[in-house]
Amino acid sequence: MAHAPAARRAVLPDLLARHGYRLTGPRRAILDTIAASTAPLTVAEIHARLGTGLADRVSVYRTVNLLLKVGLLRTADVTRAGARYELNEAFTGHHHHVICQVCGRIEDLDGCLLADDLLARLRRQVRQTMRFRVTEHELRLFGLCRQCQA
Amino acid sequence: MAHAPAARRAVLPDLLARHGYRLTGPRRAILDTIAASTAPLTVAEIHARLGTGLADRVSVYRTVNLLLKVGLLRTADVTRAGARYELNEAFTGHHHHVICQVCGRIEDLDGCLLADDLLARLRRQVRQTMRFRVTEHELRLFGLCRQCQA
DNA sequence: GTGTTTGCAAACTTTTTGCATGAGC
DNA sequence: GCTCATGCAAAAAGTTTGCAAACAC
Repeated sequence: MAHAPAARRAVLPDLLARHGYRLTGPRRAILDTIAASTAPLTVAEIHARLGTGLADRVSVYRTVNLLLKVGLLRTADVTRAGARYELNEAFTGHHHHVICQVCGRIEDLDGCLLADDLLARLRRQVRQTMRFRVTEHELRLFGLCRQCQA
Repeated sequence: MAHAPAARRAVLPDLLARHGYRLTGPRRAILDTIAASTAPLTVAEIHARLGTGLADRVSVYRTVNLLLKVGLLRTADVTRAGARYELNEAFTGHHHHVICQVCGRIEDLDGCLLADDLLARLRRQVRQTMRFRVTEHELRLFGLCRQCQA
């Protein structure tokens, strides 16, 4: 982890101010909710976890998009039921996910599972064969979580 | 590749009949379109590539869902602009994708980039640490395609 | 005080469902 | 001929946009 949970929250005012945005109640509540979660959340889930009246659903959409633009959030997964967001890897550290094919639950894996030299080799290979410049990678492991194996 | 393009098409009637479904004009046209593409397609793209009047957009949705259920298709990527589908890996062979962060274009990479022993190690590690049984994996490389580097 | 942000309503987009007509087996 | 599949219309579900009132700075 690059930042402890408490430190993550302290970063918000800075990041918004630096980009000329204001620190408001809804924004603070929405980011607190995301930072407190151990798994990526949908807009509906974020909204449901907020205390009543803390923010409108539309404000959650707008804030999430703002935080994506500022670089605080990243999109962890998208399904027809909606996109899931989490703190960007600059705050949580680079990591990957396991996803249950039955219940859809997502869990974090600690750290990167791919060795640096393997990644360097992949980057080079893709660059030479298709002129594609790789800047990020994502590894997802699908299968059955503990509960769904029963 | 597990099947050549021509062979892929021949598999369709069998697969539908075996599950008690009928081989119709729209279904044939839709699968031909998907099989002829070198990249995963959205429902809108499939519909656009069909000759006029060959199938309604709703029929494309229903057929795609049917083919997913039968195991002929798999979901390659989902964004807010829609899900992209491709032939299942039983027909195309196991492979991964590179995705351009600017234009959204997806291209196939030949074969699996991860060594068998690495995968076996990952499976074991995830199973022991979180009791998660991995059955599939997906590696996606993000970056800039040839056109968008300019 | 000025300009950004919010909430509400409404529009938009993608995907699903209902139902009568039409086609496969 | 019986049943399943299609097309059209309409409904869901998720997300975005317009605008006046409220709030941060």
